Amino acid sequence: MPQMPKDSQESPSSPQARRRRAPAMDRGERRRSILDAALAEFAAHGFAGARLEDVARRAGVAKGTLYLYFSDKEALFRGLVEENLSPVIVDAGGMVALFPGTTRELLDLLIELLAQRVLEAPAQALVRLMIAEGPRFPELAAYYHREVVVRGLALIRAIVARGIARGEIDSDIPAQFPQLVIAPAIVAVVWNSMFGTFDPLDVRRFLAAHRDLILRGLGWRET
Amino acid sequence: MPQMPKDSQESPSSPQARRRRAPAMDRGERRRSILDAALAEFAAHGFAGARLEDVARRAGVAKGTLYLYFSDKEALFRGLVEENLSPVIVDAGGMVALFPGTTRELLDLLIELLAQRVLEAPAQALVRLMIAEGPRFPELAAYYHREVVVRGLALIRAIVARGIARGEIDSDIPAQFPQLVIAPAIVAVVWNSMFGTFDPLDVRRFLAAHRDLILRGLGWRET
Amino acid sequence: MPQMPKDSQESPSSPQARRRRAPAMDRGERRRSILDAALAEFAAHGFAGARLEDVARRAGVAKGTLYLYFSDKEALFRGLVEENLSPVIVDAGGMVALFPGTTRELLDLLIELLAQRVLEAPAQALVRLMIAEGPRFPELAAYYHREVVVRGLALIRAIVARGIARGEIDSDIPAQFPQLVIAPAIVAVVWNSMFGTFDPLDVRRFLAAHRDLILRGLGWRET
Amino acid sequence: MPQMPKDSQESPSSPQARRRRAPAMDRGERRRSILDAALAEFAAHGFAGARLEDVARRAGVAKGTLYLYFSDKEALFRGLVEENLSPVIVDAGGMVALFPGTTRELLDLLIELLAQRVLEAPAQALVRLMIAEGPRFPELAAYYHREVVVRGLALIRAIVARGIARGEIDSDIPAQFPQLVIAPAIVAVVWNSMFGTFDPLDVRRFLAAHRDLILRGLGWRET
DNA sequence: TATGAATGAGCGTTCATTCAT
DNA sequence: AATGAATGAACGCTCATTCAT
Repeated sequence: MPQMPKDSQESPSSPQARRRRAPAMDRGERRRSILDAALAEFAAHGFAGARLEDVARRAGVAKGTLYLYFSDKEALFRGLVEENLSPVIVDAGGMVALFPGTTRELLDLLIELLAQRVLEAPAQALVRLMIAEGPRFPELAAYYHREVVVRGLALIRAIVARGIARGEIDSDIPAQFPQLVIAPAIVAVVWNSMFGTFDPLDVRRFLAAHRDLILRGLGWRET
Repeated sequence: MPQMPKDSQESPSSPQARRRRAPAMDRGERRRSILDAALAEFAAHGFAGARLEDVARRAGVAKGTLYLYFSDKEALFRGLVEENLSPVIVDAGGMVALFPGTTRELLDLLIELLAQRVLEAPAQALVRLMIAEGPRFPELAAYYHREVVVRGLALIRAIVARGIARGEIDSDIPAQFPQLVIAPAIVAVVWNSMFGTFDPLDVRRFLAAHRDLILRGLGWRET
Repeated sequence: MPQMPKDSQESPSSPQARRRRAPAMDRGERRRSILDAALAEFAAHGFAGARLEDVARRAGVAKGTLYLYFSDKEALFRGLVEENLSPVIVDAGGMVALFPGTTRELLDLLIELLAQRVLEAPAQALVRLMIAEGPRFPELAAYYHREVVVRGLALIRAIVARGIARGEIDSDIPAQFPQLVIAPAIVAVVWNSMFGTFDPLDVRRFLAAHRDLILRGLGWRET
Repeated sequence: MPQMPKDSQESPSSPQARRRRAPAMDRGERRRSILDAALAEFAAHGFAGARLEDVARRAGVAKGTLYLYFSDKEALFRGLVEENLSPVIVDAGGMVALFPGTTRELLDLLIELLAQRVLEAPAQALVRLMIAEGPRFPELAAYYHREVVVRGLALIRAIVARGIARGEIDSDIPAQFPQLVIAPAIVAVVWNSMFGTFDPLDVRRFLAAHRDLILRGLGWRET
């Protein structure tokens, strides 16, 4: 129906079959509520285990409506990743660029950002979902790598370079392997998703210990 | 086929495998070949996505045969973890107990063990599978926690205590959070399973860098 | 199909059923057609032997559609009993309550009801199915006992009491064992289901003979 | 291996694979134990629901051994019916031919025979099995009709004729429909198999009431 | 003769996707 | 645009039957 030029609001109260759902949301709002529902269901049951009927019910729409917003289950999963992970990196980038204090203080700030925005639900679930399902969605993994991982690692390199420039640290190991800096955060997500119920890991204390360990490992000295 | 005159034992080992029995493996061998096939299929498609028919075909047995060795799909998954991951921890424990050299040399040895037996072997896929599917198999996660994780962390604590006793290191951070020591290995598995095809991580160099970083962070000095 | 110019409602009932939806029955109609198909298949192959695919095909729906109406195979069987047997008892009850004539005439009426609604109808197969499968469906057997058998026997007791009150009969044996009155009807069902093809039993004559036999046994006299 | 003329008992203690099962039963004994096991399993789970593996285990033989005695599951069921039901009729026939007392006493005797040999397990189960599965085994039903039912009904006719000849009864209804005489026994089997657990029917009292009812219905008078 | 591991056709059930309304 | 009943391919699991030993 590529053309629909005229009079689109003609007689809105015509006596035709009148059981359309609440048009009380605009397209963007509804898309968001579907994505939120999908995140909850995918997080709870994995990609394969999540049922689109449950996503629809949770979003308050009919099953068929999902297909008006996403072409299939995979597209829904893609939409999820694309809309939830990028913003954190952007914010962190801004933070690093403007921060005036020591590297230690900067790390504390980022730990807090990470803890609040990623290591707690629902984003935590998304990270775990990417780990779990990534290998079966190579294009999505590439997207994630490009948009989130590479940028995040660049940010770590920037922090290290900044610290070296300020004379606070002296090692360039994390410049080669910035993953070493973020690894405990990843592990914390994995740990709590698997063992959180019976052996929870205190993420903030865990990351603080990591900060202390690597700062010393990086040759930290107060300037 | 009422007539069957002569030569009934002509070439009994002719290769005319005509939809007949698998060629008489002993029970252990067949169990292994099923587990190997299952690992490959689970790794490729995840637990839910793997089809038992494909596992059977890959193992060279009929579908029903799987059920002579494993009571259901979940038991097959469980068998995988039990037979592939637990032994590594046991071996590593023996290694630590007997090792005579420095902590740095011990870590190198364990990195090599990890690299060979887990990070480069099919077992890598298994670690990722545990991460991916663990939350939906709480009992299996508990088993893995008990048999692999707790023991692995105890081993790390033993290494740290040994290093402190030898006067080689002085920090007790990893005694509180031994996960910090193993975290990069976990991340290496995740990384390579997701991005390995287009941005592979050199596991040995990565873990060596980690070793250097944390040894310094732990106050390393040659004795 | 990007173009769809005009005449979109030309002959909407054309017979070009092209692997498409079943033609819009209302819910009750479709439920009935599924039940009818299920009765036929269960009767022909027993509960375990009947294939839901055949039920679906016979009902003219897809296999999955069955599950929109019945939660599983057992529920389908239950639906069959509930909708086919219970109503007969209710109707018979109404008949007895209002009937003005002699006991003999009343029995003739009930024989006719039984013959028409149970012994000659598809419901006959259902009675045999209940006998055949009852022991393996204890809850269904209990339901059948409660809703059909107990009520049916109460009805027999009522008829006997009525006959005694009218001075037509004098025995209270069927008040103790009302099953004796209905037994030949059960046997007729069993007989015809097993031997009907080569040695059919004339149900009406059989039940009439039974009526004569027990009326005399009960001390029948015209008043 | 159609030919194997000579020396079949050469070296019975040869060191060949020696794990044959106990030859402690002759062929007939083993056949019986398989039939007994089959009756128990078929009675408990029906024809379709019974598992040959369970039959074999209960009979104390291997699964494959069943096929040395019965060509398939159906043949096993046939064997069951053929070997268990006929003897009762034969015995009852002898009893009627020789009995010197009144018809009432004869009926009492047959009730007792029926109660002991048919209305109690395991033969009861077999009657119910025939009812349940008969329609799916037309040939078996025909066999049963010919060997058991026709003979049983002939016996009833003989009893009635004997009673009339003795001047004890005067009705020929059961000569036309001898099923009326046996119907309550059939119903008792059905009743107890379905409702026996929560509403058992006292078979002997039930059949005695039937005896009284029909004797009067047949015009009984002491001679 | 007896065994029991192996087979694979078969079935109940699920759920992503479609489409008439 | 929205609905949700209908679809049917797909899959885990069972079990009667076979056959190498």
